[in-house]
Amino acid sequence: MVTVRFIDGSESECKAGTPVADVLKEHLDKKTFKKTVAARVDGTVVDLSTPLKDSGAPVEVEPITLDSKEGLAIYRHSTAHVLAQAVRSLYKGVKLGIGPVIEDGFYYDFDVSRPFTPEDLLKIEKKMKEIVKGNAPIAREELGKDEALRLFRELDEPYKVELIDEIEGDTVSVYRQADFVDLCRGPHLPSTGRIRAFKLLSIAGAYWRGDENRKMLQRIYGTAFPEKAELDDYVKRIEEAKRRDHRRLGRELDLFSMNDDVGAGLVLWHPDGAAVRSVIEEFWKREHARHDYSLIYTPHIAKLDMWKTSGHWEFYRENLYSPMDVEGQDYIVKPMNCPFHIQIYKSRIRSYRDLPIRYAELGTVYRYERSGVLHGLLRVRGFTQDDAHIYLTPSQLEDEIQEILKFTLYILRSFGFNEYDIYLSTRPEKYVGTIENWEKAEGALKSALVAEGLEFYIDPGEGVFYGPKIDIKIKDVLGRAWQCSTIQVDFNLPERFDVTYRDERGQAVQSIMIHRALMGSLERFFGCLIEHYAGAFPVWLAPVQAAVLSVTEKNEGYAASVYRRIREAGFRVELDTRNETLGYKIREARLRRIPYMVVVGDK
RNA sequence: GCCGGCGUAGCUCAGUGGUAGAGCAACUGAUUCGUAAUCAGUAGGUCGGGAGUUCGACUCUCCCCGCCGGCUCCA
Repeated sequence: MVTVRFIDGSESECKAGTPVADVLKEHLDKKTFKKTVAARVDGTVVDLSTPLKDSGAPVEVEPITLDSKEGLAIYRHSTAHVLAQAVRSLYKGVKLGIGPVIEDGFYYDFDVSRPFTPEDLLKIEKKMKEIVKGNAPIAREELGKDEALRLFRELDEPYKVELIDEIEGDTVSVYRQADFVDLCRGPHLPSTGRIRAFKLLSIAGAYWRGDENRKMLQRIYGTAFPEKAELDDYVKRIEEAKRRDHRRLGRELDLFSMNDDVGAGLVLWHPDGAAVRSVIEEFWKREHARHDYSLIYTPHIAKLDMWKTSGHWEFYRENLYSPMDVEGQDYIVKPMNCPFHIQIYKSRIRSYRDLPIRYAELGTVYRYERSGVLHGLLRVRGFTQDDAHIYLTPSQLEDEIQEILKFTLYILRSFGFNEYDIYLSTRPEKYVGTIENWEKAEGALKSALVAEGLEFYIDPGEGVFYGPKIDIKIKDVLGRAWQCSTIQVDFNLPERFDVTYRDERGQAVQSIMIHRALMGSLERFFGCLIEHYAGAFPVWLAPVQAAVLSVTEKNEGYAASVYRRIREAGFRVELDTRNETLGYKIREARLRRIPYMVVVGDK
């Protein structure tokens, strides 16, 4: 007999070899058991069919239900298997890649002779429904690696064979449902019939194992929910998100555009978009002055030699535009502002008494991005960074980083962004500078985050070669995260450009430099703002803050005087005396998301 | 860059080898009106660009540009 202990502390007994499902069925109420998709037995997540073993000690059993993230993931993973089964039965010679669960759904990669079409998706969905209806049990099997290799070689599944080869240990697990078998760690639903609501969403190419040198497979994205209503909600949410898309709102609200004749990834700021930008810039400048930054301006092009000194030509070439010839000298358009700021710093000898020196610039830079990655305002080829470089002594590092972080959060919160993902990236394998400096800088970044009470993820080894960094990402309407703020310590450029200060003894000492951008780029930040507010900017940012609407022609004169008074008071206001009905003017002002309407009429 | 989809009026979209369409927007006129679309009329297109097939191409083929969804990339 096995003693089973449940999470509520109660215990029961069963025969050794009893499936965990039977034990849970007895213990749980009907509703909960119906939602149970797997179990945690002594801390390990297992299938419901797993027999309980007698180990002498009580066995801890906990149900995993669809209400948990884990349970939903299992549910979706099984749906991915059904997808693979359907594809394999419909298309001859298809080879399976991988089919993991992702946020909001799952995907499965296939190697097929012909790419899938939207019609294929319908066909596959239909087949999946049949499979679900067939309600085949999903059974786990443990195989020796040799046996598994033989099985998948026989099935002509080279990708699976490759995966098995890389799995450590002597055995692997496979899951069977009807005539379909897949390599999988599991766990899975007890049977395909448990799947209720699912939908295939899109098709995309994806490199095998994410390596662009390897074969491109066809990926099918889908999602699944325990109830049809939840799936419908999800689809509705996606539709709603599309309505908030900054690209759509940018056109509808006449904020910005891109143009074939100008070129991809280059932004034209229309008057209303430019008005918002101008408010942002004024706010930014005022706040930087208040935080002891000096504002500077630098050129858009510079000699190629300078970019060789900085290392950009060597390490960042694929993002640089080709050199242009200026009287026999090569120049390039700038991808960054840092070298210019360094030149200003170096224009005279600096004393430790001068530090920290903080230079800030709204600097427009140009970077070559591969055409496929361009995305509205969020990924462009020309953009303006709210850049700053701070030069300081090692002893000033910690305080300064804390100040920067405070400043960053203050700015983000001013614009209404209160939720973000924060990443701390630490020393990569290839790095410059000393280990002591790295550790010091990483420690300073970390303690600043802790001091601000912020949650953050550590990206070990993901720092740039020149120094550790903090990145703050804001999510767009479709849940895609976009990096805006970044705070980076740099041990490299001060070395390359010999950036120094004189210490107390008059000795030249290498300065530490910090790069930081609070909004990242004005383009990206604006895109995030549009989506964040769905185009309805708060009054201080709104391109038009108020519209004065006249009811009839008779009121035109008075409406104009009201308009003038509001304008003189310093607001962005518009006068609408067109020959239209009041209802029409109101509708239009609403659609334009103008926060205030001033209706002027006889009453 | 790679895979797939797409590109018709300012916008949203019909149009499957035989003279290019609708709604909204624009313009003109009428209407002078109180909280989400007043009515009528007019104009607007090298059908993304180029080459080819064809008696004839928005429609078929190829190349290029751009957009969309992914992949890769983002020091």
